[in-house]
Amino acid sequence: MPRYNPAVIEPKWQAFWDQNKTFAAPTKPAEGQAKFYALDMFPYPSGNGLHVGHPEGYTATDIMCRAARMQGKAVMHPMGFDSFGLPAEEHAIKTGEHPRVQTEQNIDTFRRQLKMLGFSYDWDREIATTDVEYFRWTQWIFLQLYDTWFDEREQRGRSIGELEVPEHVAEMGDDFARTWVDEQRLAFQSEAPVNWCPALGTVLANEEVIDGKSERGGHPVVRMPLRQWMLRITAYAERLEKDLELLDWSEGIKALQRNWIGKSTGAEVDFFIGDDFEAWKTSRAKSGYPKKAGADVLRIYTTRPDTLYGATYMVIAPEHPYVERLTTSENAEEVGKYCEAAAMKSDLDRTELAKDKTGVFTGSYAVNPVNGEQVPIWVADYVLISYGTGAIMAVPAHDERDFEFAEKFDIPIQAVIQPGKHIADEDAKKILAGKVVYTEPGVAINSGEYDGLKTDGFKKKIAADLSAGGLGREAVNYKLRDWLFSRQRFWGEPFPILHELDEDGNKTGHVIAVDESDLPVDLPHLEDFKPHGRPEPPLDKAPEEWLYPVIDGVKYKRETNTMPQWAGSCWYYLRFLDPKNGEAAVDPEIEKAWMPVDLYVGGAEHAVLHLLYARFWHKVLYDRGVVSMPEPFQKLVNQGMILGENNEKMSKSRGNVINPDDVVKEYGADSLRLYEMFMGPLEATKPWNMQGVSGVYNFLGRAWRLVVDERADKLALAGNITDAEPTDAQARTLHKTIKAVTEDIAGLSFNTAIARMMEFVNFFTKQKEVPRACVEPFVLLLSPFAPHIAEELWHVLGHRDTLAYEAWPAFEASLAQDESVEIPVQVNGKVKAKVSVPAGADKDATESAARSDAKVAELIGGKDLVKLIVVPGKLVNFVVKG
RNA sequence: GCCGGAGUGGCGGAAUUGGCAGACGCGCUGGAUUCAAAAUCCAGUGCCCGCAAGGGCGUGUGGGUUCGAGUCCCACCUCCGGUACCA
Repeated sequence: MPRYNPAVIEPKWQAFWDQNKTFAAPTKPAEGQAKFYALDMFPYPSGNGLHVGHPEGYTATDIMCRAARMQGKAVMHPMGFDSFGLPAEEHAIKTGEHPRVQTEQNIDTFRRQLKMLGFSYDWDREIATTDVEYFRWTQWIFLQLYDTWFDEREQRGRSIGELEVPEHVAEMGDDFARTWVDEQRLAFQSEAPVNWCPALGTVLANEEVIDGKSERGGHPVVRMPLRQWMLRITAYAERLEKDLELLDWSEGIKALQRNWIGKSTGAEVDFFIGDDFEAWKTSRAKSGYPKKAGADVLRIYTTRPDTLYGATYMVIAPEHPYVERLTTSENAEEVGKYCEAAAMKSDLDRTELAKDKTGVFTGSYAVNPVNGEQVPIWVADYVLISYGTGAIMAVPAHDERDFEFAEKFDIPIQAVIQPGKHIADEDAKKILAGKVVYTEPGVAINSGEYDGLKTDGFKKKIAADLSAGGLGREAVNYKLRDWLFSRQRFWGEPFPILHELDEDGNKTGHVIAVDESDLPVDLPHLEDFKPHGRPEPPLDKAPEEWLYPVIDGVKYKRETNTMPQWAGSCWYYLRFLDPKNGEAAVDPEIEKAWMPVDLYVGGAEHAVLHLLYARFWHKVLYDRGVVSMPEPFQKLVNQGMILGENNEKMSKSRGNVINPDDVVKEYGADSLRLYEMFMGPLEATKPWNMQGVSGVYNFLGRAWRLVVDERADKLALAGNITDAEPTDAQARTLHKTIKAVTEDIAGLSFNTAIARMMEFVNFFTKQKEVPRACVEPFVLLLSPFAPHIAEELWHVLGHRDTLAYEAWPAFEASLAQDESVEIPVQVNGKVKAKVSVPAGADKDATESAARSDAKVAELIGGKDLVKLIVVPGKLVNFVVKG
């Protein structure tokens, strides 16, 4: 009767843990107690429920946490929900039901499924980003961003109150100064293009637009500029890149982030576009290089200032402010058309059509500051307005894109780099003739006084010379863009921002922040969620009393954009520490006690954006004294993807989705947990295999039978469990297992830890008697992986309380190895015999043992011993001749 | 193109710092138990030759270093993930 039956014991122990709040985390770790904060990337509660990918990472952190508790650490292990999101809003539009209703249903499903898997979360800390009391503090953090400017010199964010308004700005009047200050904030307004779909009457997210048509319905989508909120993440680019050094993340993830930040170093150079080049040059030599480019120059950015002499044309982006000025009347029509066409293209179109370069000549020229030569200026969309200065010098001989463009438009190609010796003479000739592009370093030619300099030295020298002449300077650029932080959606956090209105109800252009004491700004009641047909956000439909507050007799309009889904996930790890605090986002003492997150596990799809955004917010909060450490996530691990049984990505359309509910029903949560850990390394991509689940289920059954007498009518201890002292072999098996499992858990090598426990069970299944002193520690070792069966077995073994806080088994080094080891003896590198030597035998003992083997003696007898390698505990190798 | 990761039995995977390749599991084969089956237990299982003893081959490919290479070096191939005109 008492067969292993997870359907009975799992709900029983889950209820026990719930009722006893077994896994409640302390407010702070006790004095002198080590802490462990393990965080899972909280899920978006989709209508489909939990996916088998979720429990993978969640089980890994749960094992770490359960082991850490048994090792005496204070453990923080919370869970919550990233619950704002498009699907709930779409459902609301269709049905008229408030998105909160469906969101909460989905959360209930997720919570039930998570509890069903036996994770040791402190559920009293559960938060959802859609909780008003949570997003109150998301709004509060936005206000910190709004109240912060970035001091370039000190490289840190400071309160806007500490920003000194320069004289030349103050002179322009209060209004001007106020706008100037607003432009320095980390949260600022700007015009940015959105995907407006007139037919649907709504703005679409990028992923809802396919080939310029709406995903739903296939209606045309146009790009139009809209007032938006931006966050100045670019100010922190340098620190976001540099501080990666502090983190215990895989090199791959760090590289991904570095790549995204995209730091490059080079030079800015001004090309004169006026009449008297010599006079300009003389004045620049005196005045130096101005911070802002004047109207008399075209400022470019290049990473290859050593190719300045090879600049045969220039390109400005279609959106460059000088386009009109630089276009001569005879080119006006063509340039105008070109820029218009470019504006219509989405970013995607621009890059997808990248194969064929396009552009038009403006009719104007700039002067190359190093040699006074006239260089024609073109407009082309392969130059992006959002990077560098939006203008380049084109060096077709040494840049692939410029080369392609020059060939197409028949622009001269002037080589200025002699290729290195690794290039064949014939190829070098073609390069020098401008027939082939060469982008690697080399030696300067056709570069006046710089001829003969190597690329690296040239770069340094010319940067210094340009700087001395006031013509340029060293410069750094980042690919990272400022963060478009507003969405035209209902189901998101409202911005705590008010726009001042004049008497006619028009915006004056001034905005004020909602007072902290007036937070949260809750979402208004709407009659329905249907689009109102204008590009403005849906909150424009809100009732007057929400939309138009009056403060001190001044009427305001609330900001109607909402925040993107990223916002809530940027700081949830802080709120978990102090989820009920009504006075602060997180208590500083508590924050200090628990941060940073010691282990953060989640999918690689968040390797760039989520982690970059969260790190950015954290740094701002750090600068403003809200948190105590520069980085939030000390160690990061990305779990690998789980594929379907056919080795393809799991998806409904492929029909290969595995539902955790079904697996639990058939095998139990412990088997699901164990299987997901046994499949392979946590970080690897691996296919599902139901027979594998049955394999670990079988193992749990064997472990069960080791302790429980299956043939008894009631739950009873197996008859061969004794209080006898373990035999030497039994003790060694136990201690080896403890050592291996302990070390494997520390190294996140769960698959091998499970293999070691299987070996333990295989060994003891064959023993006539099983000492309690062996099986009890084993149950404790098993408990982080398969907690329900472990609790039940612990109970059967006669213990009253949960094993969650039992001391982790210790091993004795001398017992954690075999008494003697068998080592291979090689002759000329081939294994010819195996000899047994005592563990820890030294070199001489090992060698004589090898020599005394009959077969070895025969093989080496009478031959010259050329070399002898003896590695104690490993092998012996006789290298002989003759 | 660039960046990152990975290629090991029929399958998932293991192998500390260069030291017995294939732990553990699945699958397969045989056996015990059973009237029979399920369940359970035991044994075997990289490939090739051989009745066997034994021998040969073997970690994507080709070279190299070494007494010894899955592991280190060089050149390449394939697959997966990310990214893409970033000057």
